[in-house]
Amino acid sequence: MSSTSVFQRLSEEKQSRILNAAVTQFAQHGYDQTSMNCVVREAGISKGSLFQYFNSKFDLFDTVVSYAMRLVKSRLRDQREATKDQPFSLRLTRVLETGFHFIREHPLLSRIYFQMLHSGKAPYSEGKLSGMHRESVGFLGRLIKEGIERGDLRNDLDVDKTAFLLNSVMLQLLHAFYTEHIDSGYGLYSGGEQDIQDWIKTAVDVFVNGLHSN
Amino acid sequence: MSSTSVFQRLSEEKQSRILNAAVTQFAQHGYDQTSMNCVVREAGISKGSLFQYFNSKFDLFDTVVSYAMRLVKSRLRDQREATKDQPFSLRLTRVLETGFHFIREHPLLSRIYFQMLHSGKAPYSEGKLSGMHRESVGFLGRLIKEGIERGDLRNDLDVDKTAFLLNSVMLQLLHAFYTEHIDSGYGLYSGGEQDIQDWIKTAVDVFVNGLHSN
DNA sequence: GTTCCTTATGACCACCCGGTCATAGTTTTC
DNA sequence: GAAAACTATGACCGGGTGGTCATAAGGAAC
Repeated sequence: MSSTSVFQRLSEEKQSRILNAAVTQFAQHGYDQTSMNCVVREAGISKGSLFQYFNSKFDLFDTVVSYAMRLVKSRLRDQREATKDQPFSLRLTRVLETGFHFIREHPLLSRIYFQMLHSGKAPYSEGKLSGMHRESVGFLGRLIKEGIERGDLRNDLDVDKTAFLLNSVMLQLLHAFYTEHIDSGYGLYSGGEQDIQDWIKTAVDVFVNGLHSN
Repeated sequence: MSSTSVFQRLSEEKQSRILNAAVTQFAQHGYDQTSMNCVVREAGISKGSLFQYFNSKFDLFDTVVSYAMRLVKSRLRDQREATKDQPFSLRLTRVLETGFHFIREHPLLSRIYFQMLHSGKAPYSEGKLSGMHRESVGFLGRLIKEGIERGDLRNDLDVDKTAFLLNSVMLQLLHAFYTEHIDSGYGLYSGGEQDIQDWIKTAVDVFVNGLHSN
């Protein structure tokens, strides 16, 4: 039997109790500092059981992350489809909105995602992290490419580099939205709907129109 | 006698041997995963001695970080002075260059700095991390403000928000320069002088001129 | 040479970790 | 209801942690 089949045979309620405990701990303490003992305590099961469901700490973490990734990807895909024929600036606005809303709905999963991207390589390999980052940049790259083809955007843009820059800003805005010290008082952290809209408007405006006068 | 005075009375050579060992370990493994036992082994001293020089693991880390911060701050201050009367786009170019060069000269210190900014709050408090971030954004904010006053930049810009956006991109570019998985194959990681110049040119162009056509 | 002060040392402490396994309990099968 | 298969449990393991402390070594003063 595979490593998770015992787990999958559990009742829905017990599965989500365990997963929620893991998500909470990983989000709160990070991978390294999360203790399997704490997960076990919070989930209300015994240590032996947890290691029957998951081969290792990493296995548990990977399960959680895979779930989160599936969620966010499907959300963005829907997003892109829904705005297929809109101008670039609107599509970018919608992408940012989608990001903020996802974080508001799934703050713990988001926290885990950012921890992974940023905190060294643990526990994932460089290769896997690169892949995730490339997916993210690639998504924006396609938006830009389509914007150029439609004539919305300058045709002398380096698509890849520009997508990378856009992605940087997006990541940092989203990060600041739920991390107090990244926001540092600039009004994003736990901001209301209006704060978010203001930030999106500014970001899109700066990117589309640039900083130069006239 | 204060906690570090014993350390300061050591020979220059021994001091830097210990500091270098600490920097190497913290940069390589992060704060949590760095073991005082390893620092001691690498520095070639006994454990008891290390705890006579520094009260705790955090004390050692803080000493290292303070040193790094002093270095980077003075570098940027010099930078700003030297380009006081130049147009915004040139100043921004120079700031980015300074960043890249600092990282190339002090890769380990840079790694520690980014680890701190990104990886949760450990070991610093939110307050201290916020302060560091605000300093960084504030620096760019002053550049933007002077650019507006000089007529280089649009006068309808929200200085704080724009500085935040600029800082996001700068951080991510610098981060990608020495972190393979952030670069993900976009040509910055361990890039040569020409790659760096290309990226700076693109980033400054996108920010100053925007993405829109015409 | 003895006293005194500063520095160096590594065995040692309590604690916590991820992971195991013999045992006990529960459910299914016939 | 007995046998077999599956699931739950927590004491236990080896190992590593940050930090301590009794002891030893070195050097200056007289």
